[in-house]
Amino acid sequence: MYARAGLSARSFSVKETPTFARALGIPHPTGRPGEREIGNRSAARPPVASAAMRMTSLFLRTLRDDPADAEVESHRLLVRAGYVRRISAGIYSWLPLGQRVLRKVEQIVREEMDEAGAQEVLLPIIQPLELWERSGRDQAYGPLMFKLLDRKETGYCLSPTAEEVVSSLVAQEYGSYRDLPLTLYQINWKYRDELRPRFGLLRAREFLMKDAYSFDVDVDAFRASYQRMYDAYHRVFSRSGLTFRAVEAASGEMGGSESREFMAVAAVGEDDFVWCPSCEYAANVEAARRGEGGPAAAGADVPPLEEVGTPDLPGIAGVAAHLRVEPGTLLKSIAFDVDGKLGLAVVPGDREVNELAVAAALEPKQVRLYGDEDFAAHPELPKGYIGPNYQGASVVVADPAVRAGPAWVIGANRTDYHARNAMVGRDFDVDVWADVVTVTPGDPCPRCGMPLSIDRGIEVGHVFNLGTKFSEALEARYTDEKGEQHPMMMGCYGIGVSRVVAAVAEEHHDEHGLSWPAALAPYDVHLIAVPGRGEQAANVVAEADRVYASLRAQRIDVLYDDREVSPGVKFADADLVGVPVQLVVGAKGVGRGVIERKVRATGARDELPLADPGDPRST
RNA sequence: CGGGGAGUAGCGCAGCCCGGUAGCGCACCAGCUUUGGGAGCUGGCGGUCGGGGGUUCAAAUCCCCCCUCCCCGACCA
Repeated sequence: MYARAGLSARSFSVKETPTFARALGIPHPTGRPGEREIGNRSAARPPVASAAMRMTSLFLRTLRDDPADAEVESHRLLVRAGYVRRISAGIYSWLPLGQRVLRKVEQIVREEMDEAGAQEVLLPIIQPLELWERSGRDQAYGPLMFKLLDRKETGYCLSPTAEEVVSSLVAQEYGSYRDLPLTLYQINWKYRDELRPRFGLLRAREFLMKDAYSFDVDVDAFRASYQRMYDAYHRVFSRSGLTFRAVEAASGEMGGSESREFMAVAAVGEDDFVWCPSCEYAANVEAARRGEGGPAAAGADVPPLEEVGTPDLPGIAGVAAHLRVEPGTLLKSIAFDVDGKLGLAVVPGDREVNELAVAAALEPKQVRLYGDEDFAAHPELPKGYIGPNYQGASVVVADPAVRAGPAWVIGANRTDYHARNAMVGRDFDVDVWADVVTVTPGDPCPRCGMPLSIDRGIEVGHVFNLGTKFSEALEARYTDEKGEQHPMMMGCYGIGVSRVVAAVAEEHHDEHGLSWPAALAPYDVHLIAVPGRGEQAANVVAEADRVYASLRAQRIDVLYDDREVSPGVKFADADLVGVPVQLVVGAKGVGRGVIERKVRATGARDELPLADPGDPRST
C-alpha cells in the first residue's frame, strides 16, 4: 500500500507518534533534551494569512492555448492556469495563485520541522567560494554552481545547498557535547546550473528547497535525529496529498539504512524504483535486491560438456537463436576489474548484472566493470565468449539463480565457440554466491517474497547521513566529557518545496485542469456569480456579494469570480484553476433560495441554502 | 557536452523555398447584440520579424557570425 494523504491537515503530537517516543527515549549524555520542548506549534499561528480576492482585481490571465514548451501536465497547467511564468530556462516567476500554493507547502514543512524539534534559520544565498574550497566541493560541484565575482574580484557562488555555511556557523557557536543534539533548517532558494533544465518546475535552475542539518555526538544520537526527520517527512508528503514511497537509495559508502529518497509516484518521474505492493519494501533500482529464487536443481543426468560452434555470435540473443534455446538457459559471464585482477560475474542470460551489487559482494575489494580499454589491454580475453570456467579469473561471483539450472550454455573461452551442458560444481566453480542481478518486475520481494513492481518517481525529498565529512573540513567539533575533541556527526535532509508543488499538480489534475488537495489549494472556495441578463441580475450580484462577505467573515479563503464574462468562461477557468470547492450563485438557484456547489475533484454537485450556506468546505 | 529542431504582437501560429505594403486565431480596448460550460458582429491598440554584419534598388525571406530557447542521451531536491 502507498501512504495516502487525507484531505484535511492532521495535527500530530509527540506522544501519539511512537517513533518520537523512541527517538526521545534514547538516553542523552546531558539529560537535557528530554526536558527540551520538541515542537511549539500553536493554534494561534495561522498557517497562511487568510485571504479573499475578487477576480476583477487578481493578477491572473489564464491561457486558452497550451504553452508550446510544456512537456508535462504540471508545467502545462501551472502556466495555463496562471500560477507561474517562465522568465528564462529553468527560472520562473510565481504569480499570486502560485505563490499561495508555494506558501502552503512551505507552511506544512515549517510546521513539521518545528514539530520534529528543528530550528528555522535563514542562511545566505550568496556564499564565498572560499568556504567551498575548504570542503573541496567547489570542484565536486563544478559547473553546477552559479559563480560570481564581487568588485574586488572575490569569488562567490549562489547556494546550491548549504552544508558548508551551516557547518561553519555551528562550528563558531557550539563546541560542547552539552550543546548537542542540534538540528537547523531553512527554506530558501537554491541555484543549480543544470545541464538540462526541463519539465517546468520539476527540474528548475532556481528552486525553493527546505534543507535541514543535524549535529550529533555519535552515530546512535545521529540515528535518533535522523529518525525524527524521517518521520516528519512522511507527514509532510502525506499532508501535501502525494502518493509516495521512502526508497532505499543507492549509496555504497553511506549504508542503505541511513539514506532514503522520498519518491512521489509519477509516470513523468526521472527515477526508476522498485517497490513491493505487499509490504513496505522500496528501493532505488541500483540498491534493490530480491528474495531467494527457486531451489537448486536436482542432480539430473547431464551429458558431458560439449563445445558447439557459434561463429560471429558474441551476444546472448544471437547464440540463443542459433542454438534454438531460450536466452535464460545461457549464462552471462561479465568481466570486472577486481583490485587489478580479472573477476567474473555470472548471471542467467536473460538478466542484467547489477554493478553495485557485485561491488558490495566483493567488499572491501575495489570493483569496476571492464570497459573497452580494459579489453583492449587484454587481447587474450575472448570477449563475448568468456565462460565461468575461464582460467584467468581470480574470482567468480554468481547469482543464486545460477544454482537453479541443471545445465547451462556458457562461453567456451575461445572466440566463435560456446559450450553446452555446463554444470555448477562439475564444469565450473563459484567462489562467491550473491544476489547480483538487477531486479526486474515480478522478482520476489526480499522481505516478504511477493512479486516486486517497478515504477517511476519524482524525488521530492532525501534524508541521509553525512558522517563527519563537513564537520572535519569546517572544524565543527565538540569536546566530550573527558575533554577530548571529536567532529560532530551530521545528517542532511532536503525537500524540494517548489518541486512538491509540481509533483502535486502532476498527481492532482484532470482534462479540465488542476484539482488541488485542500491543504495546498490557493483558496478554499471559488465563488462564481452567474447573474444572467434579466431583471434579477442585480439581485443575484447582491446575493453573491453577500455570500462573499459572509465567507470572509468566517475567515474562509475565497476567490470570487465577479467578472463580467460569460458563464462558460467562469466555469472553465474555475476548473482550470482547481480550487477544491466551487460555489455558484446564479439566477436559477437564487430564485429557489439555493447556492449550487461542485466538488472539483469528484464533480459531485449539491445545493446549500442561500440564506445560510454554513461552511461550504465540509460536505 | 554530443545529436535534432525553433526564434515573427502577451499566448498559439502562418509568411521564408520563389526578396517587393508583416498576417491569422486567442488575449487586450471601444460600441452594439448575447448571457448556465471557453458567444457574435464592427472598429481599434499592440511588431527593432532573436542580435550583428553582408549581398541587393529593395531582406522576416538569400549568405556569414553570434545569442537564446525547445526536444533526445550522462547529474540532482
